[in-house]
Amino acid sequence: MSITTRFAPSPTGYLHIGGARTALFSWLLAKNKGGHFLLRVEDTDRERSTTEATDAIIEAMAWLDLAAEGTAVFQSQRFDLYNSYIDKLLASGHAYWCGCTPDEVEAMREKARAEGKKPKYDGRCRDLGQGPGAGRVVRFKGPQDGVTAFHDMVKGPTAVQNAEMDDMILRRSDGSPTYNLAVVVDDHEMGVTHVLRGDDHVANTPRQILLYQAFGWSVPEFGHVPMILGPDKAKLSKRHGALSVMEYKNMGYLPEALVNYLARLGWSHGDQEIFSREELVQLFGTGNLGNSPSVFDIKKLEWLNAHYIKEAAPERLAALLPDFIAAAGATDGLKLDPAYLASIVPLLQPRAKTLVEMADMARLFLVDAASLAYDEKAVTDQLKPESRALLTDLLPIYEAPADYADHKALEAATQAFLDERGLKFKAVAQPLRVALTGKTASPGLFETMCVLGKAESLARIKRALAL
RNA sequence: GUCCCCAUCGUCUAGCCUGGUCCAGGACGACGGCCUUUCACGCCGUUAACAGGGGUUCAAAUCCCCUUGGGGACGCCA
Repeated sequence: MSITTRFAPSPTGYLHIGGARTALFSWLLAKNKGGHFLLRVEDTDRERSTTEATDAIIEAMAWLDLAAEGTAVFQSQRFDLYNSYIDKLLASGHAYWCGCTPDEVEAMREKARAEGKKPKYDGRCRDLGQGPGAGRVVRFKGPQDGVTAFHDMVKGPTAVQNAEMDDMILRRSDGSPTYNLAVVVDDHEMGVTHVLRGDDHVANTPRQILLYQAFGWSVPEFGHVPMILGPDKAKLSKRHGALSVMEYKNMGYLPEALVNYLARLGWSHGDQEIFSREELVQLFGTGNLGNSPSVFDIKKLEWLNAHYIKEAAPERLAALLPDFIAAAGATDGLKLDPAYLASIVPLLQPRAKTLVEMADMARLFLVDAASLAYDEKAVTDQLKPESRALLTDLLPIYEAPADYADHKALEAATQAFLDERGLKFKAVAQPLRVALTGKTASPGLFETMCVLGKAESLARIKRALAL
């Protein structure tokens, strides 16, 4: 039997790390079973929901390659549907009209709290048999004793005393449906068989099960994933840094790195750390989900990102790079030809942890000799008279080849020159590096020369000698 | 306050269900070394945990109880 899962964010902000992980797990669960993954936008709160947020969430899911099937369901467009189901509950005696004002209900809660009890609505309108009216809401007539139990896919057997739950509101006084009602109606209508969601929804699950039972519908499987914490072990929030998935994109993380990281945060498969998308789909199961909260560790994400940067095709990275180069500064006069960028990338892949870093390192390749920035200290330390003399003598060696296609040949020629003079490689390495790159740290000398090309390399050495 | 959940290295986790193979394994980080033309990469090594206390048992990280600590939920938000 095929399964159906869904991701149901409320569009009140961007897709954050926690939501992305929930979406990923739901997507993975569906794909692992060859099932369906749907998207539902929970925008019943018209005050806080925005279309910008909806678009941003869909964009982020697309970036992570977690696209849902078909078109998204918007709860704001289904109020008639929800109301028709509320009417059914009213008709079957599972719901009733309540005229208590918010203030009155708050007073009941205060009273319960004062008595050391759980704050809840006291059910005084339950059996009044009231009809609709201004300011009235519809409440669920839940069982007042007994237990509602279910088997959580991640937490195992779970049970809640029905007395713990008060009669939740199904329909607000303005006629709009509330979360629990809408979720149950939609999950049923959409054919959702497996609900994987954040831990903060555990308390809603028994309420929703009660609704399924009142409707006479079959209850889906539920699973609650523990939350993601910040380094201080408090719920991950903005003060811990970036929360939005797209901020990670802007910080130069690759989507597969974020996906791999998120997958391993709360889920495991033995000792394996690196997972391709295919492996994730094949191996994922709720049985391997942990049941304690996990701390978000940017260092490990960085490590995974460095790994995926090393593995990525240079052309792909080269295509991504211009945006990061532009974000770092003016691009006037920079050499941004795709093929040229793709030739630089392999030198940077083992060195960059993010695309932001890569863009920064790439900069010295993008300018011409005349506008290359030379680090002052590097010049005074490395371009001393004897080094300059050496570089001057080396010039003819580098003039010789028709073009720079083979970095090994350049290296061999350099080595031969040094052997002849009885010098060590170290004698030229740093001076040459500073002459070519303006810095004391760079990719390999001869690889760099090959990427820069003969004319540019020579121009740089000459300019350095004239400094 | 009431109810619920959680608890292995600094962090992510394996092991726990089906006690012995665990003086607890892997990974990130940190530290040290090797490699080396710099910086990285890579490789090698070191560091570091069963929250505490009681049981049960020949034997407990694994089962039970209590304590402590952490988290969550209690809305005409989702």
